[in-house]
Amino acid sequence: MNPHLNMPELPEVQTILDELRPQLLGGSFTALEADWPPALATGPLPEFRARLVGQRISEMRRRGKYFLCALGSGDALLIHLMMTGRLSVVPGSEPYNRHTHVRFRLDDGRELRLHDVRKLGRVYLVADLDEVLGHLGPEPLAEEFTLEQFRNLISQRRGRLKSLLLNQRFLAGLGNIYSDEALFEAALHPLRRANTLTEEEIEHLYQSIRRVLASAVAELGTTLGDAAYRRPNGQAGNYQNLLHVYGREAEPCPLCRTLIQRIVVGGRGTYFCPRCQT
DNA sequence: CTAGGTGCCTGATTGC
DNA sequence: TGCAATCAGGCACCTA
Repeated sequence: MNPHLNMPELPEVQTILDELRPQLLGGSFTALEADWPPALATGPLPEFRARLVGQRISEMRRRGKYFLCALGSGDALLIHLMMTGRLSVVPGSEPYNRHTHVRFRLDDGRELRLHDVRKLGRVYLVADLDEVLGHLGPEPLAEEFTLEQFRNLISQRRGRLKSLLLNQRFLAGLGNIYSDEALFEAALHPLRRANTLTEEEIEHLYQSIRRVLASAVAELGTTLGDAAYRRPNGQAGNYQNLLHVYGREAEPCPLCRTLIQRIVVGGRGTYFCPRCQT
């Protein structure tokens, strides 16, 4: 088994974005190269290039696990890192390697580069954001995402909590790590059915999701091992030091010392405390 | 709506 | 030692 590769979830994408924005905002694209053309999800390289080159980056933000660059033309450049994607900004003269799949040349000579060992990361260029982002659920950290809205959404669902939290149509941005951590904080079993939660449990889960994500953003994300997520500058995040259950199979629960269990839910490794989470 | 399966990928690990 | 099978994971897409 891989030693816990951790992939970018909301806090990691936010951290990367916050680092890239001051480097890229206001710049213009002058060239595009793709050594792995399938990474360009919305069309062939020549058309993608023709539509991108000359465009200025007027805005950068995050939606779920997607990066979004608004362009002067009105198009948007979207990037999803999937499992192993990494972004960096380097001088154009910097050597690249077989894992460097897409290079966006900027007007000051630097390049935004997408590296991805597993080649699952994707880049989109669209006029209508909804083509790519339209299916996403609410942003869990947005002010507009209220307890009332969460209650309305979750009370209509019958699935298992773990699967629901991973479903980007339900909420945008949670992945395997923060789903498990939020369920631990809320003291809820990952196999609980959403429609069995009490009012109190719904509120606890809502607060736990927001607290875990906000804390992970403040800690610049989670870095587990060498192959894991890294900030564009190469530094690790800090939230791995605050994980309670994720990756801790057979270690004692920090609250009750019962051994953490690992089960598979919907095909995903899931860590929880069998005593604290009911 | 929910659940399960497949394919996309490759490095690390396990099995023989 | 060496090679093949297995696994991890996010997500789109398909079938019950």
